Amino acid sequence: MIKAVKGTRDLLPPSTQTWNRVEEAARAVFRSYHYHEIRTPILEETQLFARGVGEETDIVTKEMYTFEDRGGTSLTLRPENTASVIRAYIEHRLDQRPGVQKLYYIGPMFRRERPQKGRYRQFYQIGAEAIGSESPVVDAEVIAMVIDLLERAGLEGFQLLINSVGDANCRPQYVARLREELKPVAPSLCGDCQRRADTNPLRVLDCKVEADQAAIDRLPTILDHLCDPCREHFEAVKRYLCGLKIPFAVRPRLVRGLDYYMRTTFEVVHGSLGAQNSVLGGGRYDGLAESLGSKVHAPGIGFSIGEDRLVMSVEDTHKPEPLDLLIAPVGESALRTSLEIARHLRAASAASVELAPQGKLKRVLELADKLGARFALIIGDDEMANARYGLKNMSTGEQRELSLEEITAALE
RNA sequence: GUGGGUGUAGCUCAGCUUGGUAGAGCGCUGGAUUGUGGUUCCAGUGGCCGAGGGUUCGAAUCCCUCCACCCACCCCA
Repeated sequence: MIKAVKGTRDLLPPSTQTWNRVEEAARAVFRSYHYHEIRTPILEETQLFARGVGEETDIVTKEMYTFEDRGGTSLTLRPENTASVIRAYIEHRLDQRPGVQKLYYIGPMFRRERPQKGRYRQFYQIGAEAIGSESPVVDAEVIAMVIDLLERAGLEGFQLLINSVGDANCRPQYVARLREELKPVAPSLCGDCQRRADTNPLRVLDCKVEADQAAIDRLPTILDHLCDPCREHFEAVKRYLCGLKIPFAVRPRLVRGLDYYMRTTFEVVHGSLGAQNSVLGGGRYDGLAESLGSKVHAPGIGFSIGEDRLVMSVEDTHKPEPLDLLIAPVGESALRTSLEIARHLRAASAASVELAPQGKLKRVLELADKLGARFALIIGDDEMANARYGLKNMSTGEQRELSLEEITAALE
């Protein structure tokens, strides 16, 4: 038997209703902030991610679906969408358009990781980018938007974490300092941390091993080493968020796994998601365009929501979408009329109408019950002769002989 | 890439310790006489017991190997 490939899955009804509800909520919020949709290809040249996301990141070194095209170019299934959006921004000279470019996207991403709860090889992201401004006001507004989105989607009990990771000016100095401070304590830390202390000191801050926490708490934090412009930027973002009454927690140890982030970074976490408790991540990436070869400066900030995780945590008990009307033709001769009436009613009302193509009346009414239909419409020889059809209310059992006009009215 | 757990009917699972070639509930199909559902009753459908090998007269059950899925590490959304 052929099955869905590892880490991918079929989204079936009624769960797809939740997905659609979440996406509709997202589009409504994006619309209210005047963001517009962008759709970029799922396939890009490998170079785009290597340079955009970072040559040394885990995503690029071991998680990408990369293959050689028949023409010989190396292509990659997108592991994230920000690099593509910036590529499109540069390629189509969106910097020439008026104002800050506000773009959103919804779609699948691909990373070849070991699947687990809330983590899939094909997963969906809902994200947005505001490109063309360095102002901290934009940071605050992007964060406000994502909070509105989560609430509109029905998520409760989440927590917003923010931090600043500095810029090309102050971060390297901080990392050097961190490396120094780690040297004496590293041997007493866990195995992972000993390795990270050398390869990627920032990640030590992310360590969850209980025994290491005391030592890690004594390490210098990035926030104490921000350069003046970065510190002012961060202070402004926090001020704006307070003004908006958006609760947040500063997490000086919050570091992101993609190289392009600078200054503001943020994350939203939610319990009951298992180990993958991060619903969304985002941040500012003022140097990304240049590292992709752009001559124009294109500072920006964005986020991406893990849609699979969001859906998982707002998913209520799936009830199938109820059916408004099931038509039950009695006898062969009623089939044609039923087909015509079904189409007429769909056009004349907003109701969902289904036609039972076969079965005894008893079975069809049983089906109506199982489908949760509000009404059943019985069409047989007598009904056709009188042009009045039996509309049965499935919850009360009451049945009346009505004309098509009366039926249409009853369905509203 | 590393660890742990689980694989028996469409779904949720029992049976495995103490080997005797398969069970429940739900679902699905049909019946309780003609064109009227929900409840009830009856019947039916349905499984190469994840795959392969070994031990044995005999394996879902014991042993070995492999595979798949889930969870966790790592990393991230």
